[in-house]
Amino acid sequence: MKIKYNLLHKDGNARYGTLETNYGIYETPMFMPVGTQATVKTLDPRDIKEIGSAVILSNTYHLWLRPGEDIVNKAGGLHKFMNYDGPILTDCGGFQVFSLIKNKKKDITEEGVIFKSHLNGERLLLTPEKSIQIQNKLDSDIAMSFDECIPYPASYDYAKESTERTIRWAKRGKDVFNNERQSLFGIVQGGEYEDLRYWCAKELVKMDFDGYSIGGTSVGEDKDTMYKMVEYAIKYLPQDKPRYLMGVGEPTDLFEGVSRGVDMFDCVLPTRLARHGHAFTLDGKINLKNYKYRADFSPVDSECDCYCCKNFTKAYIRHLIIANETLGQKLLSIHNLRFLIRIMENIRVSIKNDKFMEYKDEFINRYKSEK
RNA sequence: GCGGAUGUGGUGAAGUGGUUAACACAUUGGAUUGUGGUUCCAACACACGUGGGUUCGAUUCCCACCAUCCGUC
Repeated sequence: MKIKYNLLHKDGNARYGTLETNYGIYETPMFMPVGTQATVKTLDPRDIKEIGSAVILSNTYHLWLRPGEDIVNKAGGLHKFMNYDGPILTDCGGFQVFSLIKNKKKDITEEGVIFKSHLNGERLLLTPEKSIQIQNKLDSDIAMSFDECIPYPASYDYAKESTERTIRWAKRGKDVFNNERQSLFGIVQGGEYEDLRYWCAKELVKMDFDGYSIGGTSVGEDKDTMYKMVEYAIKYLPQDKPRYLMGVGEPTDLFEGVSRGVDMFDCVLPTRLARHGHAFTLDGKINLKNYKYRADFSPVDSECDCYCCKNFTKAYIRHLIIANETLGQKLLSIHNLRFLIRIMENIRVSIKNDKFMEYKDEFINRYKSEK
């Protein structure tokens, strides 16, 4: 089935709703953990369920190169391959490919993008059609259109040229799309320019996607610019479809996104920070590697209900991280993901009670206070 | 006992007769936003075995001693 979004309540621009998927109905706004290579690094499906996660991400580019979409298809699709029975969204691979190109003018063509594999240096071409066909085979629940993530800063002329191409690519991808059980999202680009965001959103909406995402953010721009990009794009998106802000996941950004009408977020930050020894807490981010935690036998976050915080101490986690033991990475990944997912749970309750802005202010004031 | 080799920060390891003695690891702090899990940046360090000698000047050259390692009786 195609996913179905139900808008159930609004508090300002913040939206509370549900997302009906092949694998159950989930509430939004939601945070989606990233599992690029068909695994949320260090976690298994039981861990993912336990932290209250719904949708997880995987990546077209990585699975295309290894093990190859045909292998995954033969396994019975991504869910069976990785033994995950929740919804999966696949990113189109554009973001990864664009980080590998050498010469923007030469390697980005109307047909697609030429780049070198990070695995063996092989020259490859990824096109909008190819990206969609791979995703069709992976059989994720939500596929993403192939887009160009415009770097920041970008000139108006370049942003315009690139956005026009992204729109053409979206159409081409949609034309070859062929999987009844899968949904397809369009990606709004346009850089920091309001008219381009508007125009891109309008063109994509005409094509009638199952959902819309806002791309080209968190690429080095300052926060105010990022929030503006979101505002510019979201204004023109339909109320009855989900909005997904790609790559955004700092706790405060989740609040800023929700307050502007975003329903879905994903980010590598919680798991990457975890692997490097950092943890989210209500008082800000902490670095467990710091000397001062060597004999601190309190939990990472005493107000957290996750497996890590209920059973282990800072001193122990610090030891594991410094000793490069994978259990440390795993426990902090569990905590950081649970932290964001719990924020989203609280946000949903606050929206339903028309108290979102109060919760937002309370959270942000405290989070920043000890940073 | 005899012969040989080596002694440079917590560890490993460059190097020089002359202003602030590399570098790496470790340690400490920071970074990280549609993931290249082992990444990047920065800081720190009572370091030239001990005692003499040569020299304007010695970590560097010479002697003795000490320590460690190897070989040998």
